[in-house]
Amino acid sequence: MATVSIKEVAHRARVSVGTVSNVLNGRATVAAATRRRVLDAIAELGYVRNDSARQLRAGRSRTVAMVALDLANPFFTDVMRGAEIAAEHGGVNVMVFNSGEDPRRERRHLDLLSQQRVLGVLITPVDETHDAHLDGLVERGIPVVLVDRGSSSFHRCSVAVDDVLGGRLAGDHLRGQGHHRIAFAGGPFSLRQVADRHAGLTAALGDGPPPRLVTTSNLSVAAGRNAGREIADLPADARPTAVFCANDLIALGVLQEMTTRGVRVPHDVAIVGYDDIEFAAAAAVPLSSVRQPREQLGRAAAQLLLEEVNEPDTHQHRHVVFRPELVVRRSSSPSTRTTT
Amino acid sequence: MATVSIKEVAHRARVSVGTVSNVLNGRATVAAATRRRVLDAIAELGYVRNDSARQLRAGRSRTVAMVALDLANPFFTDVMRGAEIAAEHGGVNVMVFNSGEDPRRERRHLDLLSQQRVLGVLITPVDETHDAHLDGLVERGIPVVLVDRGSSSFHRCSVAVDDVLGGRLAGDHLRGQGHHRIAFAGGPFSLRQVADRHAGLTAALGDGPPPRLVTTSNLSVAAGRNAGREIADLPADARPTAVFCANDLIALGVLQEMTTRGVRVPHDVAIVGYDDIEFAAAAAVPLSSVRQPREQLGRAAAQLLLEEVNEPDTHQHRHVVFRPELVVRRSSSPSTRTTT
DNA sequence: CGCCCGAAATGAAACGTGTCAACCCACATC
DNA sequence: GATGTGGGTTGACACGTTTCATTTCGGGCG
Repeated sequence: MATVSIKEVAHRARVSVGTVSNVLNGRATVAAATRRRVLDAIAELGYVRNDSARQLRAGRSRTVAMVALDLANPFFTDVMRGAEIAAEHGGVNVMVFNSGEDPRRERRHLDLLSQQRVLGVLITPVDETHDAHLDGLVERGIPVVLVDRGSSSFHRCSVAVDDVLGGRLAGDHLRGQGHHRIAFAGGPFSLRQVADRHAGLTAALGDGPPPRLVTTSNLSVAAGRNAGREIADLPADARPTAVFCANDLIALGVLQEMTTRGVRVPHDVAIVGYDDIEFAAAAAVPLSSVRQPREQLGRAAAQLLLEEVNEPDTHQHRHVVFRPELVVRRSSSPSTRTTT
Repeated sequence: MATVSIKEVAHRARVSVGTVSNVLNGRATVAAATRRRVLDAIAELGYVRNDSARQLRAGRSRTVAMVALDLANPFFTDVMRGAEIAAEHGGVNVMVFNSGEDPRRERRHLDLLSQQRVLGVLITPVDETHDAHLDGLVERGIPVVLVDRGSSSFHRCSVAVDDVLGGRLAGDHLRGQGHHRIAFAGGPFSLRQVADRHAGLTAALGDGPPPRLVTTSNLSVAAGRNAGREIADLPADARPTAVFCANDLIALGVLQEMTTRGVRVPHDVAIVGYDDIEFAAAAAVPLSSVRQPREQLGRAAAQLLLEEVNEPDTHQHRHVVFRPELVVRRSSSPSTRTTT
């Protein structure tokens, strides 16, 4: 109840508040005996520093914030873990906020963060195009790093994965397995990720027939089931022999619907997903998937942010792009044994 | 760059700082014309309130923290969503921290939170028994609500689910399906959840043979695969005809291993999981599972916290226990069609 | 003995708010 | 004209730190 301040510590240790502060901040100018007295007093009183007062004085916090698009998607929790590791390494704390794809929630969080004068913000924004709020932060001296978004802006750093390449990897693989009728399942195409992955697939197919499009309204498992139903209902001779999904959640839905309807995977239809979340390898038919370096993504984002925080003057904004990697499992390769 | 304070706003609007503060806090005593001038000045200068100063003055933050055990587990993100909804409703912000089952990380987060004088803490602690740090928070006037932990302590509220009942539901169901040789897969038993679920199953089996134990070292998919291998390798006449898993992740691992080894689910072996995470319904053989009211859990926790925050004097600590519910899908019932 | 030096400790100022008693002033009342 | 009245506004203080110029003090040196 009784909140104890530095003043009471000073009184109990029979020193001035300045000295207590010096002890707390590890300055050299305090004698060993005095330091001892102060530390004892702190322990006896159960004193805890008041962060608000520190921040007020310092003008800035020691914490960065991460605003995630959807923490229910395992992809983002992995990115988060990477960011936490890097931030921890740099001696700053991370607090996480979840926008849940709701622009108003995102807006509320950002307002709070600028009031808190956080050190910086990692964000996967809900709406990629309309980011006036982010510019507002930057104007107030709060660096922003975009995560999993190619940045159109030069006001900030960004980290992303080359999704066109990812689509191409999937396409090359499926062609190499002898597939010609290939479908793409995913949506909406307003998401850059979806459009890029589709473009990569199309490019890989070259002068062959373009992929059949099975559009979904979002990237959930339920949407994948709908897509799977649509595909399974096609007459066998028109049905694609392979499906590349914009996302592992979609792929899981497609897979489930195939199994339910007696379409064998990979014998009748091969499936390749995207993200390589943990549940991809754990599916009843282990899922081939284009792996994104999720933790590395988060780590790189946090490092860019720290760099900008520590050297605001010399800092040059950068846009880091990672290369994805195809992981082949049984869903697209009959001969493959389970490998995890 | 130039951080603008309430003083400059006051100067520009030709009023005193007190008046600006009154406008900001919506007091009635300020004339319409004056309010207008102040608001204009705020807009022109791009003024943003300094939260540190407000907190310092108020002595307390307007934010609660949630410290999750493992955000990579979909269970916790669902709980989080529930808590966010309730907190939002009560007009407080939520920030999320992830301990990742690391006691040191948890400790660091809690230290930070007490320095920040947060309004309250929702936490699923790493170690249920050793919670001196939590008592420390409570002593400093920061209410703590335990999530998904039956509380042994009377110093705080808690919300949990009746896991013994959950185990019993699963056991009754499997017996009703005519199973007699039933196994329990999960561990470690030091987790109350695991022990309770096992106890419920055992109780449901009554005077029949007790469940065969397949112990795992943790609750991940990989651990489930090991358990599944162990079960599949048993001679068919000794093999259990049903497996109740401590967790959906375990269940997914068991399921995968069964399918790989040609053991048909549910024909040869029935499976029931626990939690009913989204991926349970999406498994290639949709998984029966004991559903916990995850969002409701989070909501209740946040409500208890708000109650304690708003009425510290009259507040009585409570321990809310929810009833789980069995969701039957194909993995334990051959006749069931997929229902989501 | 006087002087100076450096190490150690001090105390006041400042950070940006919210609060609240005091004040101002126009107007109504007697 | 003196006295209220009450809506609007003010200004000083307090919150808990950190910082830094200043003070104190013991002792070495000339």
